[in-house]
Amino acid sequence: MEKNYAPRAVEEKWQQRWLTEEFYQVYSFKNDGRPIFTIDTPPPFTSGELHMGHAYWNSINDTIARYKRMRGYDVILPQGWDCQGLPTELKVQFKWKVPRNDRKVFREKCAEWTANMIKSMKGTMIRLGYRPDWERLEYRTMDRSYWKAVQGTLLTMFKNGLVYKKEFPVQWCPRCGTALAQAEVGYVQKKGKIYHIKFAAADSGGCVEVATTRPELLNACQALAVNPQDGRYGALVGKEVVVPAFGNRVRILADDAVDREFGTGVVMICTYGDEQDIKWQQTYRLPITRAIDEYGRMENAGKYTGMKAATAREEVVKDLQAEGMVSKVEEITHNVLTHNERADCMAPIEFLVKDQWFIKSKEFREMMLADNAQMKWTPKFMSPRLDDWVNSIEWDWLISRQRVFGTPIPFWYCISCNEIIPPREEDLPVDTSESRPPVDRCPKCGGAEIAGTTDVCDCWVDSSITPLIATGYFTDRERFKRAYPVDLRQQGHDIIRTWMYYTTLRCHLLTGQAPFKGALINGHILGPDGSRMSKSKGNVIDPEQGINEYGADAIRQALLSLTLGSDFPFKWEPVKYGKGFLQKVWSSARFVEGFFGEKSYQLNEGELEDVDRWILYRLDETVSKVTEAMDGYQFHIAVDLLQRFYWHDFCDQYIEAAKPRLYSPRNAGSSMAAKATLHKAISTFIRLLAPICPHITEEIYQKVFRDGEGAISVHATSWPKVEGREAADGRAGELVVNAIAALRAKKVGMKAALAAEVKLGRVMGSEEMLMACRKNEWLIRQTLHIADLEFIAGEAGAEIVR
RNA sequence: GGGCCCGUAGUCUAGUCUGGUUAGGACGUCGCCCUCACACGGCGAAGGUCCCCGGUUCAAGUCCGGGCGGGCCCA
Repeated sequence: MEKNYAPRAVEEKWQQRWLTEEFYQVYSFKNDGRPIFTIDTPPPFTSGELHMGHAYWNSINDTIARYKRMRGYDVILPQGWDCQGLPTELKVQFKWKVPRNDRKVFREKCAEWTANMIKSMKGTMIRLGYRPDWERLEYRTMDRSYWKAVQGTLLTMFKNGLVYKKEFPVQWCPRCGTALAQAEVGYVQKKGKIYHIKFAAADSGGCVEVATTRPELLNACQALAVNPQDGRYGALVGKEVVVPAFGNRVRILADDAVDREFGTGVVMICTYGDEQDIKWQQTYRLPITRAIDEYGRMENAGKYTGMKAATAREEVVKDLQAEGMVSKVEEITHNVLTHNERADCMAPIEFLVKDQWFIKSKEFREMMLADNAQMKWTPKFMSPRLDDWVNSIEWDWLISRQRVFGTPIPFWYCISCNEIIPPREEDLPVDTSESRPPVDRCPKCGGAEIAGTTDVCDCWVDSSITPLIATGYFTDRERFKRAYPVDLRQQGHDIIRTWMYYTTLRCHLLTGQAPFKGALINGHILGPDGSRMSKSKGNVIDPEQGINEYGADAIRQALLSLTLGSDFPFKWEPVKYGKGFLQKVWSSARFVEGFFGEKSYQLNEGELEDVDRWILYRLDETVSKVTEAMDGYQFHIAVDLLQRFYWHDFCDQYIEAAKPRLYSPRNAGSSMAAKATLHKAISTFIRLLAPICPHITEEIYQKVFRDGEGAISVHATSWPKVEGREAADGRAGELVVNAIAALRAKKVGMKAALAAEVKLGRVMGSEEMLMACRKNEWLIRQTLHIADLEFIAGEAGAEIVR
């Protein structure tokens, strides 16, 4: 063994060997009848870069998988890729200059782009030591087989009345040119202006002032509203006013939802200015005027038609000011609904009426709450986030996207009667934008004009079936029966409202049963400055950089020492410490290995000395506590326990105290007992550390233990069992070790080299302690190179006399 | 504005559910030591109003109430 541990060479060696056929048996899902443990994670979007956040959750689920394998489970650890997204289309369109109009070519180019991105991300995953069952359980949402699965489930859901097409006001991103789901939009604080605009009363000389941030929507103004409790406006309810600039007359309504404190207390109700407008339109059956088109330009707006909304706003205000209809303009900070999930777009969204596809979701509120109640969350406090989201759902799930690179929505429809025409099961996958429908005429009205949907599915339609993919729902129903629901869903807290929600909904509707037994929720790794990592801020930490410098095991150790669920600014210090620990493990194994003459050692309880019984008790205690921590996914506790045990008890105390028995043994039995104890401790310890630091433990296993133990890999060995050693067994050894530590501190304090001979040592302590020390006097003297020892009853302490 | 969660030394964290000796550990910092596995090491030291204020109790980091600060989600 080399003096210095070289993580890079060792890690790369094992990463490559783990990918060979010989080692595949360790990582394959065998379906051999043992209990199955399934881990499902949201497939990462194929951006091409594996960031520290990915590295974090890869470390978590790889560690769980390795642990569960050692516990005897037949582990299903798939790795998927969420291929289809707007960012890819934009890259191919603008970086590769491929036009979208030839859908076939455009798709091929997107697929090519995506394959490159996957290659890069997969490379980093492998360099982290991440080892899912690539061979059989890797999936890509852009593959035809995946399309078939997605479309098959949509067909089933359609037959069950859960999929429908409808004209509906949808949240539309004018910049990206597509509809968005509720989960893809959010409120962002922006600075803007609020305009106080006068509406003249229709039949008297008075006027009413309305405060609005969107005067360009005046053409779609269908009514004004005041709060019925608002004394200022009671007399106006039911009266008509004239819409400035456009001249049409609208009524004044009274509605509780009007905020009396906002603006003037009078609001204008436009066709789909915001979510409240949609509710009011439906409640009061107001007329609909399309005000904005797909590109964010004005429609039905007289001379403003064709202008961008922002331009129209300025023009309208200018014209109104000329007429003296604007009484006040104020700067305000308000919340604007923007496209902010999975995209850096951040454009304000508009509500447009479009033909769109939906999956029924809001009626399953009770089902979702019940499913959540059964799920075991780690940490527990994350659970209410799903409830909160379920309780706030107001629209059904909008699944259609007006894009090209995605799973086609597999339905045709009749142009004359709008009847939906599904594909035949055996024809899947289908691309409805180019292939023929299964019928020539509409089965309902006999119409001959049948159109295929050109929309594709949103990304969650693809990725909300991953528990079904993992458990073999589409390919192996026997496996599915045993593996579903999956044991663990591991994901970040930011996507509870999206992935967790959609996946639970979809899988339950398809299988009749919630998909997850447990959920493990991790926080975010932030930039060192405490804010979200982003290229524009320049605070991105590249996992490859850390792997090169400190090794994957060091990074894994550092990431796993964080508490689950909280966000953390990334710091290098714990990674450096992790590397230091690996060196410690390495040096100690190297040192001890030099004394091993046998392939294996049998512990002979009768020959054990006090210090042996102490370290074996501590080892057993560590096994017990680490097992408990791993079972509860408390990795930070496990890491802490392992580091403390190994570094401070095993290396600092036990190995030091074992040296005399190795260098200058009094008898063969004592030496043998020490070697057997060292052998057992290291062998057990590297197995405990193996799930967290898979590379160094493998290297040590192969070099020191494989010949004696026989398993192909440390990752193929079984998890250490608790032996039930009693604290009392280790008591005497602990007292001896404490005495040695106290004497050593004194010696170091005198600036004496540890190997320097000193005349006299004094140990003060309880009768129990002195008894233990007298019994182990030889060991204490030899360890510290002390000629004589005195034992004095009294308060614990130590002295050295040169 | 509403809901949920978090708040222990510069940093990470144990302990909080099941109240009880001077709040445990680690990183980092500082000092001493190149001691025969390891200077990616050893020994030692400093560093805490357990966010604040009340209450319950013989006793509160731990339970209760109110506040403050931060995060996430929703409006």
